[in-house]
Amino acid sequence: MSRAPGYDRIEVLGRATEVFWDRGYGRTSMADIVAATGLQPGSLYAAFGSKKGMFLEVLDQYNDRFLLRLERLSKEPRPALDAIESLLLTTAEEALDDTDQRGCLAINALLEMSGHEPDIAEHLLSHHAEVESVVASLIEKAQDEGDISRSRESHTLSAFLLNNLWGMRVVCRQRPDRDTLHAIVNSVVMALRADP
Amino acid sequence: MSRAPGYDRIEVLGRATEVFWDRGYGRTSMADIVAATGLQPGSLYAAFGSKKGMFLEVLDQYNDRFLLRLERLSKEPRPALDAIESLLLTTAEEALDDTDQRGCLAINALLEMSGHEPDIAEHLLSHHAEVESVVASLIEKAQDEGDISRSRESHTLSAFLLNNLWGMRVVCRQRPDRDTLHAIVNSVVMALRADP
DNA sequence: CAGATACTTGAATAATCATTCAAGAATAAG
DNA sequence: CTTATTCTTGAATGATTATTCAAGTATCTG
Repeated sequence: MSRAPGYDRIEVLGRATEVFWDRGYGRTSMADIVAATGLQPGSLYAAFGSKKGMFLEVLDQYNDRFLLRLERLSKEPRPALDAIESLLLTTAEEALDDTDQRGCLAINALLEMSGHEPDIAEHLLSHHAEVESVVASLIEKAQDEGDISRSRESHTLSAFLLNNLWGMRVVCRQRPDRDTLHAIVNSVVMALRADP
Repeated sequence: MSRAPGYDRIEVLGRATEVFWDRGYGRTSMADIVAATGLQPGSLYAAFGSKKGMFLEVLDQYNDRFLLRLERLSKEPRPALDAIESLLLTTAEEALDDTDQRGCLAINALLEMSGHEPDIAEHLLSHHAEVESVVASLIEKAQDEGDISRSRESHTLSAFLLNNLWGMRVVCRQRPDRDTLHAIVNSVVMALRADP
């Protein structure tokens, strides 16, 4: 009774992600997206409604993937503090591999748009809350395992940990060297381990 | 032999700063700047060459002021670790006062533009190096005063401290509460003080 | 094959943008 | 006052933008 779309929605979003990530939301024109996805404006508007609607979906996909990574990490059998250190080290390595200086799509969007696009701000805020919650439970696990003191609340330490994660995703725009990033990771892990 | 400009350059830059800070570089139109400064396009172009030239000057003024604040802080007679804590607390308070969610002009510019505007990236990079150097010497002072252990290099700790400063300037876009921010400040100061 | 439905195309639209420039106005020097 | 110089004005320019839509095309059902 009808004709099926000739593209895969996930893949189209993936290609759009690359352009938005490279250029930011504002600098990305619909013509860029047409070029990157191979779809014409009409198809894009039929599928996503608007440029912002498309970006919102791109952002959600990006955030879901990060959250999934976090959840997998927290289910690994190894000590939770090791998982935390690995999360920080991976972030450091990503910063070093990021030769195009694209940073983090979500944080780029937060700074570029959240003050002017309430729905974007809302999506980012709720994503942040989910991330905070997973990290807090990871810290509680490390507390159970005796690697982190119980003298500080898990949400306190989670805020501190995430503050450093976001910090690294800013610093990565300045071409930091490996030693600097590892020194940061080291300081954070030591601070978590410290027992005052 | 000629006619003097009818405006004060510093004040014009100040008004332009507000618009760029509110709206970001990309969303700010020359019409916005005309409205904010009261100058016509011709005068603006005669004075600053281009929108980007104007922004570069705005950014330098903003960065110079932050650096000046840092230098004053490091010359105060009180213990250097107190000064560091006060820097962090002030940043936390600024984040709480930032009801318009404007964040930090320099970091906004870093994420919005540095990948696409080499001269902006250059200005930000050299500013960052200056800041890093002042903070490192502040940490050395605290080490001299016995408040921070010498077992870690001042540049290591400076990178860690600044990572948290930039982190707070990201987090402030998410309407954090006072407790969270103070918990972060606390963790950072404790981590600096810790003597492993 | 017929008909209905939905997808695809790409040129057209209307708005917005940074920048230019010619004409007019003010000021300093002589 | 005259003249040279610079500042100011604001409409015009040409480029770029997100979005629309009418026409054409493919696919599924029966």
